[in-house]
Amino acid sequence: MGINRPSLYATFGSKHDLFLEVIDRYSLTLGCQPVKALQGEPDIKKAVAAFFEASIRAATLKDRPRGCLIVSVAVEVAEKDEQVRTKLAGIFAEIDRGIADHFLVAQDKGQLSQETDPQALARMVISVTHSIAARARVGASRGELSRLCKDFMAVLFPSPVHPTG
Amino acid sequence: MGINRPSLYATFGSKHDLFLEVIDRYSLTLGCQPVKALQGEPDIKKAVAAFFEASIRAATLKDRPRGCLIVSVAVEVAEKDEQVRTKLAGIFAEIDRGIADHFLVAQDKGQLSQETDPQALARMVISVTHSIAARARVGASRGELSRLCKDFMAVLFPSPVHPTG
DNA sequence: ATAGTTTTTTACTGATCGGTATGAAAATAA
DNA sequence: TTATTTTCATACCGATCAGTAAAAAACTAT
Repeated sequence: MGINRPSLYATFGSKHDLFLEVIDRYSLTLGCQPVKALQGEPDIKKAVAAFFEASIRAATLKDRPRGCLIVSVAVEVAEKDEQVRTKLAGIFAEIDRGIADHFLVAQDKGQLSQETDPQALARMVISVTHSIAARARVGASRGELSRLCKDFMAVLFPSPVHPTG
Repeated sequence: MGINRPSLYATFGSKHDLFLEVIDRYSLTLGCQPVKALQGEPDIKKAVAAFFEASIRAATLKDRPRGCLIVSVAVEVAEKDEQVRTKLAGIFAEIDRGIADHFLVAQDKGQLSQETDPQALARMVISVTHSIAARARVGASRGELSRLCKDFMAVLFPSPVHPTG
């Protein structure tokens, strides 16, 4: 990177602290794009679709590692590193809450049935992104990932039975 | 482990080769328990529930690392290790196929609507396990993971609308 | 210009890594 | 028993790791 070690250690203290900052940085930039995409779209169904699309895009960028820094790498480290684990638990909770809140206001606006649990729906759409990260990492194409998302869209937002004429 | 280095290297050749064998071993033992649980249950809905339960159990065993060796650690390595990546791609494909096949015969037995795509359903239930692995790794409790699974069960196997009297 | 301060470069340290050579012990064969 | 082969334990090897000391260079202030 054109940076020499002493500068790096003077700035970040240790490799471990640097890693913690990298996680923060990631979750404020690339990592939050799916949530931003969701929040930027008023219609819920479209919002979830945008969330999925942004997830796929972020997980399959050219010239970047595939998958997700949080889900595909930091999670591995979390097992034996309590600081990382705690930070990730916070990030997971924040994402859960952010998406659930969005669904809650959508519900208030009448876009979502009162029977659906916003928290549950949030956790479910997030599950899809966890799978996207894993599958992208081992080589799945954008097309394959899109198929997965489309299938979920059909199940999470079932169309009313459709009159065949 | 009470094994000294020369024995280990004589047996496995290199640490890398050992890791490849560990992946194989895992996917024949702990790793395949969810699929086995699914295949051991004739009723599909119960089969999927058993699949989820086995996933949660495997991901939260006492005295073992949380999560899943494949999803929570090998996937990280996959990025820069083509052998691992290729092996994982194979394992993913095998799991997809195994579960989809199970759903296909369930469909033939009339347990599953003809409209549902067995492949799609397989990928969806697998997504849940990817999320279980990630969340278990950062500290989610069995209860939290069970809730996620229950929510998915409700969406994947919707009960017919229930007469309120 | 020049004194003082910050930045950067080079080179180093001790620790650990993956892997192996070597000699001791043990099991086997005759 | 003794000769041979196999297994195991200790100690080592070069390479790389995270992190730093120290000097050279560049920038600021006066």
